[in-house]
Amino acid sequence: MAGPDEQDERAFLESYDPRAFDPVAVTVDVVALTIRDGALHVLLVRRGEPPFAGMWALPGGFLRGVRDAEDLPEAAVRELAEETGVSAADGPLERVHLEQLGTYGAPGRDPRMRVVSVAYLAFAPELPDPEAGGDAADAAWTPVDALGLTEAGDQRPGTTRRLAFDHARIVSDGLERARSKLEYTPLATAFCAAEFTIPELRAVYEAVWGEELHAGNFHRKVLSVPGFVESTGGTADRGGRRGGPRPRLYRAGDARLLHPALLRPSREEEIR
Amino acid sequence: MAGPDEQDERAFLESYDPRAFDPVAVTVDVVALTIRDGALHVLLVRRGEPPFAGMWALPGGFLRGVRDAEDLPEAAVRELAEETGVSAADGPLERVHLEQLGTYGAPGRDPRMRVVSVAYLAFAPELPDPEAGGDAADAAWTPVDALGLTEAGDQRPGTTRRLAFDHARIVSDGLERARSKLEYTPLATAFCAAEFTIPELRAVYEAVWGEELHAGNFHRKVLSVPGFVESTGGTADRGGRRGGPRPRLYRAGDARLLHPALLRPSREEEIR
DNA sequence: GCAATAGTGTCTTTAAGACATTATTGT
DNA sequence: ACAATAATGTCTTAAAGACACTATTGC
Repeated sequence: MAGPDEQDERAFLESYDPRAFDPVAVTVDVVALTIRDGALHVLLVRRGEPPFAGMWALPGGFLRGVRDAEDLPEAAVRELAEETGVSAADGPLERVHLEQLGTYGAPGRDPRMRVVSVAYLAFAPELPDPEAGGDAADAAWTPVDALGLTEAGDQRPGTTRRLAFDHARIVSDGLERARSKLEYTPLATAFCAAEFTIPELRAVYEAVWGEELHAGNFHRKVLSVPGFVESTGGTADRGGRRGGPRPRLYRAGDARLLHPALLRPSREEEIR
Repeated sequence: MAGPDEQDERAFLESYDPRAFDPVAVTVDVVALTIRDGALHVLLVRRGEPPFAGMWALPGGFLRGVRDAEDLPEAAVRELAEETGVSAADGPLERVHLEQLGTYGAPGRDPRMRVVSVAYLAFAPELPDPEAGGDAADAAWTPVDALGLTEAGDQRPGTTRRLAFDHARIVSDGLERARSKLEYTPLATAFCAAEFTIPELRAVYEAVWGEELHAGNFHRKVLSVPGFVESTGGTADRGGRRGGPRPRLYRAGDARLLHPALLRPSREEEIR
């Protein structure tokens, strides 16, 4: 074992000048989810440069470390704002729920150098189409079903829209987190406008979980969970797409956890 | 907005030489939890050098980025092994459950420089006392109750064992994760030896949740969850500490999720 | 002997899910 | 007119929790 002096010196070097010995880059990537036309979409940008030129990737970029040092969630909001063309200050991004998803740092995940990526998950109501003005060659909301993601976190052969780096894994993790969070938190309301109807809320669950829910039971269940939604007293402009009475309007309640939870019907496979 | 050439150049620089512009150091810290004498303990090391000299901190260190590049979980296992003095290859660390907890990167969290720390959470059965041979001046399993952690993630005034950096927040997050995971995963078995009794398992729940559970209902509940535990057919050497029949022995089952879950009795406060 | 404990039984309350029903709307 | 839909009602089953009880052990 190294003597005390030698050890102190090493500790000093490692502590005070990381550039001198072992460079690691930190990026922040965002898995932004929204619902469009009843389907779950994720925001992707098309890469213009190698590596993975022409493939799609999550919006993200390097963390500003010292110059204009920013916190991790700040960096995530910045990346999201850059890609959507929406300023973080004004409206739409206000209602975005942001949470940390996980950090990905396997050696070789970026062929250029050692990169550790902190991934954030964003839940948003319908946002504008991304503007191509950002860093990327192109950007678009993409239906997650079009990515052909497998349970193992990669893409099925034959999927045309390929994801760069390990972003298939990150998107898979984000989707699983979203599906899980809908069970025990009121996060589904983050996909809705400020006022929404129970059928709209059910459409969110169906889009994220990818399965149909029983309308009657869902309705009663949502109203029975304390603090999930609260009535506005109002009524929607019109009924369902093909008829039916006008649903009542609700807004998000003050609950942070759903109790009892809204469990997914088909969870049997994941148990073992 | 910058022209295409200028933009390309900036992207090139940022992509290929992070050392040239904005250094960020990456560390991996470990919140290692175990149960000793019926109480939940966390592994801490005492800092010998400023900043925060004399205070306690989580075991951790810099990620080996290029030289001996290692994946994040590898780094966590390495840090844990270094502090416990147990080689990762042999016995005890084999049964340790490891999962990523979160990443902490607020500017100023380390006064020396910009550090992003990836925190891992480890659940372990009883491990040996740490050896002081590692980097740290001292290392010890510490009862989490002795840290005086508040719900806000800091330490109550008057707590003697102060935590350095934002490690009070990280430990708090780790504890909350552990408490939550006990509800819907069989992770409590990771705190037990290979063979254990239902009362021992209940002691784990009581230590992590910090509340007593009804022995009879707990027993029936555990056996009713498919795949949580399976009988070994054996019986413990002796009964309870102050009498009682000898409990039967079980081992961990093949379930990855508990269904139905084992919910904490007192969750009322956290809901809103 | 006595107190503590493991394990099981019973009962009540709550919640989930299947199904039915009524009223109201769009086409 | 007709089909779709919102919202509510009913019934069955599963599960949680309170409580009681027996058998077995340590001291």
